[in-house]
Amino acid sequence: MNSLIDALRAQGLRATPQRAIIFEALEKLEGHFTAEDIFAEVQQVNPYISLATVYRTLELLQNLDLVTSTNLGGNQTYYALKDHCSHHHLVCQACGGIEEFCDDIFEPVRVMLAEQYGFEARTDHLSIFGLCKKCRKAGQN
Amino acid sequence: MNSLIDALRAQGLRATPQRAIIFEALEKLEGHFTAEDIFAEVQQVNPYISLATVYRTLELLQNLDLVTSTNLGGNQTYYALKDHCSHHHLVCQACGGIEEFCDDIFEPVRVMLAEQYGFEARTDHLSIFGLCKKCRKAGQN
DNA sequence: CTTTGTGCAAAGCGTTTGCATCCTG
DNA sequence: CAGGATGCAAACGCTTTGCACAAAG
Repeated sequence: MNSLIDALRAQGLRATPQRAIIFEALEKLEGHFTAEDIFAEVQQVNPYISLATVYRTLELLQNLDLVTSTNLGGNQTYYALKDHCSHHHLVCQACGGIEEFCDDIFEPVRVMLAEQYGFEARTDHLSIFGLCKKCRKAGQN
Repeated sequence: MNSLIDALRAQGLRATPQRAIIFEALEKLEGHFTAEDIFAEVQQVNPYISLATVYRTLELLQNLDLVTSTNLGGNQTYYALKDHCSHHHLVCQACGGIEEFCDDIFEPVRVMLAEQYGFEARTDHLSIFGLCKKCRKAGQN
């Protein structure tokens, strides 16, 4: 459970309560969330933790490879605990809903990109935009 | 050639010199570029055109379906003339280079997403991150 | 005790907007 | 001329940073 503490120690970094609280918030909030989301969650535990610390800790956690950041198209950055099995996002342009889908759908694409372009795709930060099931039915155009 | 003028007229909008200059800059700059890039280009023609007008015109051109905007992972938005055949971006995480690749590679993915998730993918704003050919050879890890 | 981490407030950065002025149609 | 378009500068929202203080090792 203390993967965070361990990771920090391993790097000679300090295990502060702020970092622990922020990390717990990340575990609690499943899925993808903004710095503000995390800040709000964190403040319920300790209202004196600052937003700057949240940002600094998120950057730290990215360096430790525990957190990923993604830009889902808007103006804010979305963060998530780095997942074991990589997955992608289906972002609905109508309702803004985010759904995840499994990486193996991309296997054919990865292969083709490697063959045709020599490009090694790291498909862990992928977002696909479009219309989700619900909005397709609702709109029907 | 005056697709812009025509499009503007068709919407009852005004064909101003600023809009024409910005549109020409877009044609001149091939590929993807930021508002600042366009601004710099535009200023060589007329240094009195403001950045605000560039942004406003870019938004207008998007509404006219002549320009697309993409977020390639950084903090800036990238714009491009809308292409006939839609394409995607291979963004190299090492050198930052952007390569384009054709949409039809995604056909299998689109089909699978529709079948499995009922998601209608609009794959015109897609970026895939990874390592380009050159950087793969250079790094070799 | 040394050095890293924190909080606060201010700065940064790309983008948007209010308002007076300009100019297209 | 009337209403859309522009330029300027200020506002905005998210994120980063400088600095003095707190606290981890």
